[in-house]
Amino acid sequence: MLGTDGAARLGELHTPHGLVQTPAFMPVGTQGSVKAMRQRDLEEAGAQIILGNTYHLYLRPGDQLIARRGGLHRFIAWPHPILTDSGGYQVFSLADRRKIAEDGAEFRSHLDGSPHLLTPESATDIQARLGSDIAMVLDECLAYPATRDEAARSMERSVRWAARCRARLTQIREGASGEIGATNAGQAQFGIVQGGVFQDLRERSAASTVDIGFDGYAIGGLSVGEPLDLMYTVVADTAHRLPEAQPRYLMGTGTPEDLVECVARGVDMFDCVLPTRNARNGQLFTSQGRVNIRNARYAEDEGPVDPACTCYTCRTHSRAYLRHLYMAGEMSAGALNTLHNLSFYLDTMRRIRDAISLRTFDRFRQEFLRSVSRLSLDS
RNA sequence: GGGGAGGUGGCGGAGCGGUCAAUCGCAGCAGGCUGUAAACCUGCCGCCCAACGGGCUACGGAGGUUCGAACCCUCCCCUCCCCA
Repeated sequence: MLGTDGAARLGELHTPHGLVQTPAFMPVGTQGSVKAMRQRDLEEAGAQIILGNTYHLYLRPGDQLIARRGGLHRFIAWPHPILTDSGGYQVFSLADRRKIAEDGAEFRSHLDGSPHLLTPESATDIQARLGSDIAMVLDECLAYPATRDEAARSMERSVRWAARCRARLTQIREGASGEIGATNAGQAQFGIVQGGVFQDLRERSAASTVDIGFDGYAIGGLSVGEPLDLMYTVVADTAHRLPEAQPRYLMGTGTPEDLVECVARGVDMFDCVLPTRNARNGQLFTSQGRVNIRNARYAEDEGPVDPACTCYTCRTHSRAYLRHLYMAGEMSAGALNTLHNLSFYLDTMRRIRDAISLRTFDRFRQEFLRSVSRLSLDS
């Protein structure tokens, strides 16, 4: 922790592969690749840490193969920090192809239909072999809406799974590392708070998870369809129950507005597919709001995507050209758009950190939210 | 000159007596995407309207048969292919 401004926190995360300044946004690179981006572009855009996914990398190319290649960092040539998600999100997103039992989650592979069991222990082992700097516990990302009863049961199981993940990592740290083929001795592990949108469940989940004891804590199970204000409430309510000296990671969020709003509620780390996926689908985030580059109104627009942006895309190309590339189905559209969106996200995080450091975060927040809603007000 | 195939909405291409303003694909227009089964998905796509309904104009052109025609008949115009 380097400082605070209200509930917003400024910090540094030290990992075996370097430093991460927080609040941080982590681009999602599910399969060991931030789609459409080269590692060099990621560095230039200011990414300090990226995500990988346990489930996807286990299925293909396989965690054993990656361990033989020297671990995920070496395999994908990204020498900076990596966080791996546990596959807990796939429990949610692949709901119709999985079965949850106390032991773990059984999936039918989306690649070839073969059955695979992901347990707290195997998810921990796989991540140890991948060698990420931060491993996540296996949890159940609960769908919204869910009844109180479902949320309670799911949350309690996630807590039991978290304890098993922690126990497994302890074994690895205390000697099982070689046998398992772990590739990162300094790997940290984060617990995940669940509990749906129920305040008391979140409170119990936070207490139990903190009780187990992790290197950092995530808030999971949000941005799954619940109303925005409810999400903000849950975040605010959960974040302050987590240990002050440790990083807080809001999983799967969000829009640029979400990032600012949740930093304001005490969150330090974010990841989200929105900037990358939406870029490939033609939606660009700018300081003035969202631009759908497919729209006919940009066909002859000479201006840059975002006049306030200094990324390669904005420095070099017009909206007209970017629209043409998108409409023509050119691969470069995805690449240029992703570069811009990630640059905008990462630049926003930089500005957030500066504002917290100058203790002007609240003013920044007001101005940012007004600015970002400009385009939508116009139209 | 002889033989054959065909002309349908921006394009390609179904339909071959009523349930056709017309399947489908492309193009076009718009929307959605929040720990990635996503360079994906959805909607609209003849014109007009007091519009989950109604009106008008439509399937090369002109006639005709029929209660009813994009679909059947006649003539005309135009494409394409094969043989000379």
